[in-house]
Amino acid sequence: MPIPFDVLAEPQRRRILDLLLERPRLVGELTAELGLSQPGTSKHLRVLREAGLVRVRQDAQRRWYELRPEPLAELDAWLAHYRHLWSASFDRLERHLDQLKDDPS
Amino acid sequence: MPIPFDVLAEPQRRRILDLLLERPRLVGELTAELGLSQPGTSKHLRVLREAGLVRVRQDAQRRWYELRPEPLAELDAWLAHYRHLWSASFDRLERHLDQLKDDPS
DNA sequence: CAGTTATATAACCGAGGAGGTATTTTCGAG
DNA sequence: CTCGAAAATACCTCCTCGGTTATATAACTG
Repeated sequence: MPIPFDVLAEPQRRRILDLLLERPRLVGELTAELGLSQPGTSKHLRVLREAGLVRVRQDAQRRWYELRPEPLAELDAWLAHYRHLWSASFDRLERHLDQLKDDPS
Repeated sequence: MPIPFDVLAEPQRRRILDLLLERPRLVGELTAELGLSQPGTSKHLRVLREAGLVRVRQDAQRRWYELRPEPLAELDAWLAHYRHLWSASFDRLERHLDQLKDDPS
């Protein structure tokens, strides 16, 4: 699954992710918070779903949307190539990470 | 300066960043590598420049473009809100970071 | 100064995407 | 089995944006 840069480029979709970071929500709740039409919200949710950024749990007519962070983890991995440019302690940090992996005490 | 999600959403612009990660380049070099027209490349470079992702150093008629990682650092900070969702050792890692900041031995 | 190289800007075109309204589907309640 | 609630889909419009070609600007070269 490619990193969904284009999906994240849309401000309303990022607002949805922020809201879902707190807790799962129904389409109706998101619609109210975003100030969009219900179909507009559903369309964004479909895009997010197809990008793997959210998943749905059905409950009668209601759909609970919740976060799926995997694609964001991939974005994080992409950023890693650039991280040494601003993180002074990056190399030292990496060594610590490896250490933790070998000895997760 | 807001995080330039929309600027990063464009694949050719990400390729430019990847190329500039290796070393600064001239517009002509980038044009050749991307397989775009020269004006097309210049247009992407303008967008990257206005987003603060690259800066130019003039040298006679030539312009050397180089990376400016600050906006990517801001993206990294945004991602941090979500990082605990996939990084199991995230909290432990954070403690290590703080430790390093206090005692950069 | 004339010519050439390197890059930027202008003007245009076509595709895609975000938004809306109208409609359909799904499911529970009575 | 009808009604109402919740969400999805269809369809349309408008605007943005990436790409192109043509042209302008700037600076070195002889």
